Amino acid sequence: MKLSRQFPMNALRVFEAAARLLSFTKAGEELGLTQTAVSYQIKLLEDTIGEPLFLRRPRQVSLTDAGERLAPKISEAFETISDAIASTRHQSDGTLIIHTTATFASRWLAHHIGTFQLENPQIAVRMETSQETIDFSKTEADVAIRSSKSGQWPGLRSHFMMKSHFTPMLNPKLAESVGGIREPADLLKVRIIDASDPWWVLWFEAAGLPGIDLEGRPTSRFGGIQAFEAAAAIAGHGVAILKPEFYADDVALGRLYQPFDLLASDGSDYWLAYPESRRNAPKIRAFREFMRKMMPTFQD
Amino acid sequence: MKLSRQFPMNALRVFEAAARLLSFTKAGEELGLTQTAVSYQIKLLEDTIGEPLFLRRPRQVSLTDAGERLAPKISEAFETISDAIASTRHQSDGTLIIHTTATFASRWLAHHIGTFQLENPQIAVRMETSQETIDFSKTEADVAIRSSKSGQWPGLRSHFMMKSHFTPMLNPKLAESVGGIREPADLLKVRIIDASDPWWVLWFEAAGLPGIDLEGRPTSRFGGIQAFEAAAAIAGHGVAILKPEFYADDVALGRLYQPFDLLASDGSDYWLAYPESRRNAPKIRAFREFMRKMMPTFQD
DNA sequence: TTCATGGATAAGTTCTCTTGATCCGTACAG
DNA sequence: CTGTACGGATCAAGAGAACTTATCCATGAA
Repeated sequence: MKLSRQFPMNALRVFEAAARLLSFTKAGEELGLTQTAVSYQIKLLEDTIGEPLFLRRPRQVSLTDAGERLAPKISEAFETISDAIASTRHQSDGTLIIHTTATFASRWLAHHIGTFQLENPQIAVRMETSQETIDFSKTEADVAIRSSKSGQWPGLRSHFMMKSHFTPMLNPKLAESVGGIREPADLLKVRIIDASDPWWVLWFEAAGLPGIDLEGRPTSRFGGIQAFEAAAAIAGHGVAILKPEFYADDVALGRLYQPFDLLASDGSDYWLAYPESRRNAPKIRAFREFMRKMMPTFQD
Repeated sequence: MKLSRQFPMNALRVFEAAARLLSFTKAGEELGLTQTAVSYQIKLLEDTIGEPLFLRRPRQVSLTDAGERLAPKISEAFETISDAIASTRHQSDGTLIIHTTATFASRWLAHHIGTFQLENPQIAVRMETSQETIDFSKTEADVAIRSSKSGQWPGLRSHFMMKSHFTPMLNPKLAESVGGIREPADLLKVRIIDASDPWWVLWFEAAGLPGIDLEGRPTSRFGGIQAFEAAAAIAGHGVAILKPEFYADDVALGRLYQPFDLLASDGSDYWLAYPESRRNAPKIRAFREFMRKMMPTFQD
């Protein structure tokens, strides 16, 4: 059975307005309905309650005892409801939930999000990190930052942010200790941090040394989590293959050294994504603008 | 524009159930809808609020922060509403508003309504008297007692209660003072209380004295309000033409004397009427049963 | 692996609700 | 006291919302 049959919610809403204004016509105007519609809805409500709520006097309706009793409570309830909805909307507008990779979070977002906060003091930011691509219908998130080849997901709008290229990096002291790294092959003099990382193969190929076998060489494994590999490299445990954009600071501080300009890529890029349907939510709009400003390669 | 468009009330109702049960399917069962319908309504609500309210996890949905915040307020509002409606229904059920003629009220109802109250202690009775036939859509009333020839009104259900017949009555002492009233013509020896009352002509006709001219005779006028005429007759001011059913008490007490058994009628009868649509309201049903019991001539 | 559970989706159907036209009764102005 | 404006009721017709049926998909359990 239809819900409206059991409990005519809309009729209640109409009643509330009519009781407040003591006029069906005015209530109609307020709600964007015709007088006919109001009359119909009121009758519907009276039928389901089983009590007349209005006395139809010429040129004016007035409430019956029953209507008089009902009206204030209904008004109160509607106030509760609209307050609740408004505050839900408002509060949710006030928190931006960003899902991102751990690396992007620690290497880029952590450094720049302060600017966003400064510019949008009314928006709280919650950052969540995860390796897998999240599903917006299953995870609570407003935007996601992901690396992916196409950056196209059904139902999502996405913006290209930056190329995901990489190059070897190591502690400058470690480089010195092996007499400097002058050509790619010199890298093999030091421990390869996570030789199982597929990026190595790609980079050596780009460097003109295809088919290099890193298997069996001294290595350390970190499960492909770049932030850990970087930390190891900074500590001088070996050479890691990293995204230079993320480690410019460490290079500047002399904690990391990038021996070659050569960058390789696996074709994946960094994308910002969010549900198409929410593209106009203020907080999402604000974050998009922020990214556009902070990241030269950001694209609409 | 449709109201449901601006503010999906029904969707809120569905949301309330879904949030409480944390299941679209169960909510559907509770509301008598399919799971599909629930899914549809929730999506509708999410679209208008602009925030996802549920996380769709396999085999279970859960509330988002926004949903979590919204749910208790909505529940509260609905509780307010249903309480309000229930109490309106209940309280209105608890008061029976009877519109009646002054005469019927004072002469019959006043004597019997106590029994009704005793049998229906939960129903308060409010009596209103008026000479005109009331319009249930313009006047607050549950039932009306009226004298009328046909007893048929559009939209109303009506029950025949009693014939509206009448006969002359006077104070027994007054009758003695003129040597007794033995035949109709003897009535002319005393003052006629409200000779303008058309009932007199009818009664004299029935008594075999048609065309009697009461004009110019001593009289007292009370605007056709029987209760006043009766009071005057009891006080010994003259002879009034009254409904004997209403004055049985006064006859028994010796305050009034009915000289003839002959009753005349103008064709009007007493009817109980109420809106057809409300025939099953408990209080109306109770009053109908009461009348059936107390008034031998009452008809369904 | 298969089954059961719970939700999403698509397409079709029902029927609520809205609209627009018209009528009626009263109040108020002239 | 008459004409006009106001406010509501009623009716028929049509739009579109709400709901259903059928089907699919993903996951957790057996």
